[in-house]
Amino acid sequence: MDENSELLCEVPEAHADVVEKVRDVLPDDDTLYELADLFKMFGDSTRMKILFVLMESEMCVCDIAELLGISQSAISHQLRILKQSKLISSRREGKNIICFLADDHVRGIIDQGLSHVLE
Amino acid sequence: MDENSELLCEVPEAHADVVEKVRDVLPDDDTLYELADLFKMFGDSTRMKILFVLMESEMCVCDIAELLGISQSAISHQLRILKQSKLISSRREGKNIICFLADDHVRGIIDQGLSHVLE
DNA sequence: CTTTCATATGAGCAAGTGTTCATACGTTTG
DNA sequence: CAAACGTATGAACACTTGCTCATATGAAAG
Repeated sequence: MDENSELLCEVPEAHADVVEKVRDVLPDDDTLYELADLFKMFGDSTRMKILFVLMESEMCVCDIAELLGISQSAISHQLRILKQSKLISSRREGKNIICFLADDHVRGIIDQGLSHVLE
Repeated sequence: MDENSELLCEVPEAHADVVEKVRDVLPDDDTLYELADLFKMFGDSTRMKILFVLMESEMCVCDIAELLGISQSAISHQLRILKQSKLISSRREGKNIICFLADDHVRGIIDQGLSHVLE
């Protein structure tokens, strides 16, 4: 009868209503992908560490590497990804490249995550 | 001279001080990994969609699948992962398994992310 | 008990990810 | 200029991830 519920489980009326309402409220696909891509940045421990460091202080690339005990190359690769996501930015200062957070939401996002992890 | 800065870039005093201070403030490795693992859950568009749906209403598995246009199997696999992360929970109701958000932080985390994505 | 419906699960595969290694680039210093 | 330092980058590789397909499980209805 109701073509919309062709694929729904066989519970007759109630479910279809709710499904329709929720469908209307969902963000568009572009927004959802952007959002997932943003959270991907926080989903790797190396990037997470870098962000934590930069929450405390701006810092040059090799200091980040040394502080975290991760190779300069690995750090540099991750910094590039973080820059592409507009989460961090950098400036040159003599021979060094100084990196710093470029987005105020980083703290907010991490804080929300910490609330979960620390129960 | 200073053995700590053996691997640091050659800027003499200033950097080592900052590095030491930041090192003291960093969360321990366990916390960092947990945090990254948490954000991984939000880093896939399928899981993101599921979480958005459940933010609006609890819902049975096959309705989620139909609403999102994703196979039942794929949804089920992702639900399992989300349950392992304690982000969602479920109960049986007749033939259906009803899924619902198990953590209040989900909304907070997603909202923070949205603030970034929507400029 | 048998069938049916809703869900779960395992194997297999294609695509994505993060690291290392070697090397290139660009700035500064002598 | 050449050498040295800090950083970036590309290729290669191991590993992970998310999907599909087939099938199993388990509650409910006949």
